[in-house]
Amino acid sequence: MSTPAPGLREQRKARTRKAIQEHALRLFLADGYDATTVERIASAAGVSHMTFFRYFPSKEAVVENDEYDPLLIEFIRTQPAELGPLTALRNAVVLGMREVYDTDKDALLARTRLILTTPALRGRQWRNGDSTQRLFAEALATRTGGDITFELRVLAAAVLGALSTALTAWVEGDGAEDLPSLMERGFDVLGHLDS
Amino acid sequence: MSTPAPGLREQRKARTRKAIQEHALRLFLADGYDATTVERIASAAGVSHMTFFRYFPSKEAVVENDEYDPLLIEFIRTQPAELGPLTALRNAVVLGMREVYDTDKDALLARTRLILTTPALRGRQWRNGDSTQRLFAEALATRTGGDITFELRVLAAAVLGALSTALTAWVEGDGAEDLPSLMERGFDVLGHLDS
DNA sequence: CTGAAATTGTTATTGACTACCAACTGGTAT
DNA sequence: ATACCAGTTGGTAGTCAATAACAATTTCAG
Repeated sequence: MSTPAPGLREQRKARTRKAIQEHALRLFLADGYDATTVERIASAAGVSHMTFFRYFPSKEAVVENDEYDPLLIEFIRTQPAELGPLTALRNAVVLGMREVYDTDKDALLARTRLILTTPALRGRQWRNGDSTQRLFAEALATRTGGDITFELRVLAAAVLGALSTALTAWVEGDGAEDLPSLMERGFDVLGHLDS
Repeated sequence: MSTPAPGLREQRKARTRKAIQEHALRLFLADGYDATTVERIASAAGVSHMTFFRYFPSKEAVVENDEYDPLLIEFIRTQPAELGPLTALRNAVVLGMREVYDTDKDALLARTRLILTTPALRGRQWRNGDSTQRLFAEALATRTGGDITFELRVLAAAVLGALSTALTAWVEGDGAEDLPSLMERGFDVLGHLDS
């Protein structure tokens, strides 16, 4: 179902999609986000601007990466039920991030820097954070068979705040520090917010 | 300096600015954000669309409200130094919010609902949250004469997450619950994130 | 091989936003 | 009062993101 028979059609579509995304990233990093027009990206990828918008709903969307969320959700669900929600979330995040980080570090740094330094993309990212918060709260709730409570939503939002702070600090330090460690530090802070 | 001699010119400018903002809000609430063009707002306010952009950098910006931040910063700074940062922030936020809430509740609800239900505005709001986080961290740091640390930044981000969750829940309940109380509940959750 | 469906390109349109220039208005010096 | 100057405004034209309509092309199924 996730792979609906890889006919010639699907292969071409996948190739086109990847081409658009790669050329877009390359041009954004080279010339800047605002200075790169959709028309330019499309022609670099060998398609028309109409086709661009058939593959991505907006210019901003081409930078997004939805791969992480499903992986994280799975990690959250499989955490032992006796763990508290913060610990479960911490384990899942560190687990997932370590994997991405070790294989994709440079690309992740470039992409994150691009997002954080481009106002339009920063807004978009946070807008996604909103749905990520919902996903986190939901995963935490189903893990213990409970409902999504106000408390879980606040926890998910706080964790996202900590994670985005870690990402920001990581980029500010030009990727010199270990990102998963920064995130663990963020979780540590959340665990001692009693003063 | 904040009032550069109220000559006729300044008065006119202030009046024009307010007229644009009020007509914009009215039209947004009546017809929806996307269905309202800048041209329409401008003509309703009796100016050209060029003048609109001379007063506001974008269509989104006309919905913003920068009044709260300086007030909050002041409240944070004047909290007793012996309080922990979370408590200081809590007191300041509840103090400031109570004041706004008791005088502007209906307008606040309408405006917040508009922002939360309009994707473009939601993104914008979070983009501001980024600078608000910096302001919070800075205010907390100067309060005790210290530097802006990673810990303070995480704390500020977590608080903003809790506050936005409270706002969201408040709008979801159509303003039936007491917003400051919801925010206090959010702070309570943050104070017990040890599990 | 032929027809149905999906994919794409061309063209045109809307709307946010900017640049440029000409007209006007409030404040100021004479 | 007059004339001058700076700040404010509007009109026009332009760019760019995003959408719609239609025609041409290509893939797949029978």
